[in-house]
Amino acid sequence: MSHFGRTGPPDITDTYSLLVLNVTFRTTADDLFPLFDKYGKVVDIFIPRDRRTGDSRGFAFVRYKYADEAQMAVDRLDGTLVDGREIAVQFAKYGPNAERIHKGRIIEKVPRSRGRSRSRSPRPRYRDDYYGGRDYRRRSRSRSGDRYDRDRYHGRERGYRYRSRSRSISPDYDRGHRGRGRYEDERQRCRSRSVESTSPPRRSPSPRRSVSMRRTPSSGGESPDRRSHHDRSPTPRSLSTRDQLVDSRSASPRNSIDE
DNA sequence: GTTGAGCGTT
Repeated sequence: MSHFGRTGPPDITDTYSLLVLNVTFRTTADDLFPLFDKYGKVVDIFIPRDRRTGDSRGFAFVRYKYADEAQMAVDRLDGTLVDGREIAVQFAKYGPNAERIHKGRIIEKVPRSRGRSRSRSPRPRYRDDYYGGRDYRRRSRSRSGDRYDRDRYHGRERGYRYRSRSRSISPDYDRGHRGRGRYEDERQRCRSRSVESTSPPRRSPSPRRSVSMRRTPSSGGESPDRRSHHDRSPTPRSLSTRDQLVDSRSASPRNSIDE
């Protein structure tokens, strides 16, 4: 029982999910299992990883069977140094699908509470003292997908430049206002997408783009010279495949001979 | 090879 998350979630009923943040990118479930298992019965450990690279995203989910154990692990492992990095252990708030989470407790759809007495009895909560006065950093509405954009668009440089306009600030200060640039960027992108959605049949006409298409006259020395030939057509989509194939065959021998 | 706020898979 070392490989978690290989066959998906085994059973997420009456389990307590713990979110482990700030873990190293190379930390695996096997590394966290012994740590968390020492404080209680760990049902499953899942570490979200990137679809492209497959690398860890920097956080993991640890499922406990009992709340007291989970709470204990949170209090004991939260802030501890793991693999040279301080990890933050806290109860998971957001569920993957239709899981109802209450204080990290995962309950299935509508328990049998309906059949029982409607009286709202104050169920025994777990020590709020632990996470009662502890106010974690406020997270933005956006939760996933920002990483991809940031890596792609290098929002970092953009942020620096933006701040430069105002005044020279220490790099540490940037940490606090880091989300602002990202939020604006995301919002704009969302709006842009919304516009496209508004006109499904209309394909964002960009005539200028076609003309702007790189003729690459100077790139005659490049190999994909024949491609530019058919590029001249405005809509060679359907014929593109066949045309290219035929052209390729035709050009293949010729190219060989040329060389 | 890098990064570092955040919330999850068959």
